[in-house]
Amino acid sequence: MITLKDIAKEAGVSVMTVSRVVNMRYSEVSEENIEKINSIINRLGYVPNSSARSLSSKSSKIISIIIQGENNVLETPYNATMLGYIVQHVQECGFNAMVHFINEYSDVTKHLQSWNAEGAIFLGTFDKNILQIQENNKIPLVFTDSYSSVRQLINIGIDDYKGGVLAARHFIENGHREFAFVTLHTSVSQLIQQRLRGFKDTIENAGLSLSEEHILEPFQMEETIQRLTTLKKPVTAIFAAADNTAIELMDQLKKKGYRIPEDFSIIGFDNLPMSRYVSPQLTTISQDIMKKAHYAIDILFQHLNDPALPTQNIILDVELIKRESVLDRNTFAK
Amino acid sequence: MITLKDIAKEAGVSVMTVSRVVNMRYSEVSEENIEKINSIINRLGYVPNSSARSLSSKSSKIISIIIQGENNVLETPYNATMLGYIVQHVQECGFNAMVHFINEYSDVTKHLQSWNAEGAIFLGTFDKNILQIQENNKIPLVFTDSYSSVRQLINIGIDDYKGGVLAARHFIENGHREFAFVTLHTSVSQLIQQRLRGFKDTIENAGLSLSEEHILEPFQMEETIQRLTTLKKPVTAIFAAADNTAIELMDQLKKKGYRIPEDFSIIGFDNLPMSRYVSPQLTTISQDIMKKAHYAIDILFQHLNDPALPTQNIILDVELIKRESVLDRNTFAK
DNA sequence: CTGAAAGCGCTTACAG
DNA sequence: CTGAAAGCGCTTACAG
Repeated sequence: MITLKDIAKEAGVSVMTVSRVVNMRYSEVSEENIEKINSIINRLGYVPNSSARSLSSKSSKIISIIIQGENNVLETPYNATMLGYIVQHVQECGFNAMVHFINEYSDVTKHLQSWNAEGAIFLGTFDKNILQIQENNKIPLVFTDSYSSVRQLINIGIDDYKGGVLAARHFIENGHREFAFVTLHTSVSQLIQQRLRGFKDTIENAGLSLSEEHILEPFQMEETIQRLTTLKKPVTAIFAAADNTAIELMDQLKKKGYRIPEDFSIIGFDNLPMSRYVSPQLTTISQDIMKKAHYAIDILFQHLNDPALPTQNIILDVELIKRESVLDRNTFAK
Repeated sequence: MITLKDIAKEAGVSVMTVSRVVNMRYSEVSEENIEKINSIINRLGYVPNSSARSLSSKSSKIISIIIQGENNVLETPYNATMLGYIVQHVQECGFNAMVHFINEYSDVTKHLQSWNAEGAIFLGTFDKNILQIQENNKIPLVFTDSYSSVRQLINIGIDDYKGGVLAARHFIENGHREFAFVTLHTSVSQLIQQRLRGFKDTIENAGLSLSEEHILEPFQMEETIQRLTTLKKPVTAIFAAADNTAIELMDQLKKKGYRIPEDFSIIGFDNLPMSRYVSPQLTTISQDIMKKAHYAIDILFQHLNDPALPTQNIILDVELIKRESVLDRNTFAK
């Protein structure tokens, strides 16, 4: 391993002069030395030791990306896409991305402090522990999709409630009167609750109803199907809390011989690329994942540069993408 | 920040004794001190500083995961899934995962050396630079899907050639006689070439042929469609080098009014979860991504524990998954 | 079983 | 413009 000392000896100067050149503090070094030292650095392939730098300067250049969950969290396309944009952007800013999949709150602080991360971005639900995490880690912490009531909170979210509203409205406009809401058991978070609330409120404001037994969050998709197809009041319109769920639901309903959208109309959430390729193409609520990722990083760096900046909770808009999975019952034979 | 020194002072011992406890070298410390020190560590929430540890012990506990590409590399489900399994497994082994998206060879060494990574796993094509990378980084380096001729190489690959063979054989058995091969322009790698070769060889061994103009790797999917539908000898069987490509191809063909599999039969590669949900369900060549990821990590740690271990090139099997996107022309009206 | 000393590779803060 | 000294938080290697 080549060190500052090696370069210094070769150049006949002190390590400080080399350090200045490495850190491009050119105004503090003679042109002659800058040139000489840079050429030696290139010839020897010197790479600064980040650990040493981090230890002495208290600046690690590490951004931690903390994702809730442990198993296959990147099989969820939403997480994979977010992570992809974030890592890319972090690199472009000259920082390093360290990725942690985490279930237990205490691990968060451990990882952050262990590497002296300068900031962190959270994907998933950490609401219950946000205060403690903030308490223990005095660095910029950017949460996503949080519904925590903590006042001082940097968060990038989307208008989940409006997503539910848009879905309900679209169903109602198309003549649907009996609704269901489907989510995975594992994803019972505020985020999902908001989508449900927007959906339910809109239905009720229209003088219709979404009863408890039409809200399905069982362990197995099979159980969902079973219940969905045997409800006392048959349902025609299903709002799934995520495209993933919608697509699997659609697949299994089709396998049982049901037609989409004739027997069941479905709306998803996320507008994943995949939703365009299934058949029928999935009508869904879209969120701009790239924008969300970029905002997250940009705000993180703003706070890195100015710790006095007030926190901000940014809510991005959502949009209904009409495709083929919702039947218009107004024109359809009654 | 709490340091060893703080704990030592509180316990009335030297930092060495605390260090021994932190590193669980319990046989070297009195039971009384172990207990006292551990309770102080818990009370104060001490977290060891990994940079300091890395600097003094030359052991960083960092595994770098290097993914070729810069833009949206995790939008490719294969990459996302591999990365997910790898990060999870790395964590379970008590190491930290640092993720780098990289285009230029020189960045590899820079990142590896900068953080003193103890090992690295590569996703994507680095064949041209493997020798240089190995030369500059004397740590265990695990490549995936490499076709490099470097003899000393740790690699986990799959039998791409066989994948091509299986696809061709399936088409031929189902009465197809005119074939095409489709890949994205960006993915012209040995990996893809092997899939093509297996496909082409099998076709030719059956006394049929795959001419140059039936091998399509244009920039835009639209151009592919255009050429595919205007070939002098009309094609009925298309082998796409990846499920991604197959699914997009299928989508666009359907939009133009072609029927799958009646007008065009299609086979993909990877067996992504998505391939089950499209309509018709995609017949594809499957590879076991989880197994691949686990092998990669396991071999990495074996070499970490015993640097003298010989390198190994592990090739996993592939399998044809028959679904609905291939028409049996033997029974179909001729 | 315990600890004092030296050092990992760098930067900060200061003196000149 | 340059450099000697001290220190970041830990571990290694040694002495007792």
